[in-house]
Amino acid sequence: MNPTAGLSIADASERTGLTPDTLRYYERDGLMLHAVGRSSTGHRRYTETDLRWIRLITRLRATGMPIRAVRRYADLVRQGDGNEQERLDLLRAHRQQVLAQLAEVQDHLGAIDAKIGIYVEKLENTLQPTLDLERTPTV
Amino acid sequence: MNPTAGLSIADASERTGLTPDTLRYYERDGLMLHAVGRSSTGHRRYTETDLRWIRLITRLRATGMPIRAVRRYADLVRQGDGNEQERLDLLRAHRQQVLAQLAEVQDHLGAIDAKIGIYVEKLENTLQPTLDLERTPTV
DNA sequence: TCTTGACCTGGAGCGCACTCCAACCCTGAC
DNA sequence: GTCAGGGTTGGAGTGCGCTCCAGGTCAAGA
Repeated sequence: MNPTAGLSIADASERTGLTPDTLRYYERDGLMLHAVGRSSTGHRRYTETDLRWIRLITRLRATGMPIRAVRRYADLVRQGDGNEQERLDLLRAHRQQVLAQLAEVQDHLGAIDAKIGIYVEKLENTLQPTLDLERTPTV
Repeated sequence: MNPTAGLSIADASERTGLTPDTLRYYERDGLMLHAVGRSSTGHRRYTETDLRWIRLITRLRATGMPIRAVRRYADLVRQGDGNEQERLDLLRAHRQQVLAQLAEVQDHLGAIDAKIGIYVEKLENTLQPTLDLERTPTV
């Protein structure tokens, strides 16, 4: 319809950081709210609304939400008004998982830091002080 | 040798949180420092040293280190003294990746929280106040 | 007219990290 | 003696999330 009706998949790829293959895969797999619009020649045309949605689901993915949960969320949004509580529940459940995961990683990282400290000490006591100071700047 | 020379794979599984299959897989895949000791009947016998190592590599894995990097680290430790700097480099590189990953997840989580806030507001303005207060306790 | 390049589709393939399975071996209890 | 239980091995299978490919369409430029 509109001559300037959206971005090519290459442009969308550049603006979202997802590869064209991934963009097509998300669409095939039901992660988009609707099939992306097409040009007269059948090429995808992404709108700003599409890009905003892609950026949201990219955040969900980047925080570890599985594809099928993203699809469930997309399904809810697609159904339209009335299920906001369900969407909220889904997002909150995810939030709790992310927080738990963050805490766990931070705990493990603390232990790894301790290990790093042991190696630093070991090396400080072993190598010539000058050489060591050059090779192991503090963090 | 020692009659009480270690734990069965089932015990090791319980104490590390890894399944027996995973414990065997790690050994096969070169993640252990040595092949785990065997009883006279060929059953694995895990020592406390084995368990400590497993707990360390579990922390590495839980912070996202790929199996092949864990194997590289195990290779270094197996080689013995002299490559502490390399081990330190490997752990520090991993540490930086974990920190970057944590920052990224926290950023995404902030955006998701904002989305959650929008739904909370929407629901507060839509549902009957009493019902709403019951259904959406703060966080 | 021919070529190039961007895109399309359906479907196969891949890397990762397990997870499962069949076939077998011991030991000890009944 | 036989059977259950707990292990062994090598190798196949699985789920996830992409990633790649073949064969095709279309439009614009030389």
